[in-house]
Amino acid sequence: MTTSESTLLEMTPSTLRTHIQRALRSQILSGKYRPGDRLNESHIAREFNTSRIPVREALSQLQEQGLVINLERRGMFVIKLSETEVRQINSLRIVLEAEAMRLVRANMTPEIRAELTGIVEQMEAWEGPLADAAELDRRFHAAIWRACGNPYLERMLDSLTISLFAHKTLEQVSHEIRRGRLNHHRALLDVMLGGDADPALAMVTHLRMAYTEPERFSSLATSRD
Amino acid sequence: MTTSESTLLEMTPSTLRTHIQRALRSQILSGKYRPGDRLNESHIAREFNTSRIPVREALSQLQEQGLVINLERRGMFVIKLSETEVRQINSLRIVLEAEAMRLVRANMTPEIRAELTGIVEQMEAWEGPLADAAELDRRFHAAIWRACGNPYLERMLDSLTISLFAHKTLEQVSHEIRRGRLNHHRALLDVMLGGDADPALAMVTHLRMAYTEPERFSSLATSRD
DNA sequence: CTAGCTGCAAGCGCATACAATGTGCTATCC
DNA sequence: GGATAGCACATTGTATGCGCTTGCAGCTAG
Repeated sequence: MTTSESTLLEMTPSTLRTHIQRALRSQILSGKYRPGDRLNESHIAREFNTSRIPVREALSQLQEQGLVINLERRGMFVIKLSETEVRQINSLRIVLEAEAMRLVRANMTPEIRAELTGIVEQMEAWEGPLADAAELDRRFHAAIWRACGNPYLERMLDSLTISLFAHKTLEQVSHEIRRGRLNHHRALLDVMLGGDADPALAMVTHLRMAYTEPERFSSLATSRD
Repeated sequence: MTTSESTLLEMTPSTLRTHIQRALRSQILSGKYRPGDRLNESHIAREFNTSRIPVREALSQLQEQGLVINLERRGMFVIKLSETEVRQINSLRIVLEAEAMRLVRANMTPEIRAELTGIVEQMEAWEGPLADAAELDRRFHAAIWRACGNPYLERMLDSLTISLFAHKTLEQVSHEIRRGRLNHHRALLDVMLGGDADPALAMVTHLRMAYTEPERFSSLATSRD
């Protein structure tokens, strides 16, 4: 069993809206709801044994996070990204993650080093299902964002990339490619531990393993024309 | 009359939630609600002649934007930023606005040039009330964000800085200081029109006119230790 | 056979109503 | 007199219900 949500009500964070918001988030990330899927309020309300109100408010928040889109009078749909939108997001992600990496490098502590190294080692030992690989991927990057020390940067990267991860979870790629991508995270770790490499270029290289032209809409692309 | 909202219902964007969300946003920005103020659902509902439901959903979205904060079972409050939080936001803003400026510079068009120049000239001719100065300030920066061509970058800068502007609108500074700040925007314009100056440094200089140590939590601060 | 219209069903947006919880005041006890 | 417990009020959180819009299917006309 991968998901530990058998008893949803037990971990209710005191308000239903918050609980449902988090639950839907992880359900979308885990692939239960796929991009383009419609999110029926009444149906979801029945699943959680609540009225539609908390569901509506949770969806409102997810809409603001950019994970779902509201077509008025028609319903909420899981966001579906075009190639261009993926590139626009990644172009921004490069800038933000590079900044996060610079901050982590400048404020490195033994604890952070241990945490990041631990995740990288888990990645290199990975043999399991694809869903776990996606989870490890997100955990590594999320650890960087948290370690950077700027909660606003962390929030932004989280909300910016969540739809990307929702897409990538479903991607069917070979075990070898997946492994290659995971192993590449050590390069990022080295940049944060080492001294002079450019985090932005490292991020571009990293994202190129999973996306095409991730820097297309960033200044890295235009400044070389 | 500065506000053009005498007939609220006419410009209703088809759904009350959206309308209320935008109205509250601008009311907070204009200083009707000040940081720390409580937003009473019933009162707001009466003002708009609606029930509390659309108000709650609008507030939910504003919460996700970071403009208000929800203390459970206590109410929604306009966000109140500490000095540290202002610096954290500005540190991030430097990175993002610098990227936006680089993109604008790389993709400059006559239209964008004309728009930005127009706003700068309005700034230099400004003699009016403080509220208008704040409005001009926001318009100039918003124009940059929009012109950069990456809607995600635009959205982020908007939601990142909105609480900053909500604070700054209320700040009481002399006419001369306000004028000096406004005039400094031409320096930013020159960077986007000119060739080789570093947008990040220009942004730091710019923000230093209104904030202390805006780069404190960015890599610009740590990399020089 | 196709195009346009009409009727129906489904689902969202909002209003009203109720429940639960936090807050402030008061009264009582130490 | 100060502190605390209890109560009443105010306000948020949630449930239920209704109307209206939207989308689709079936029908009719050309």
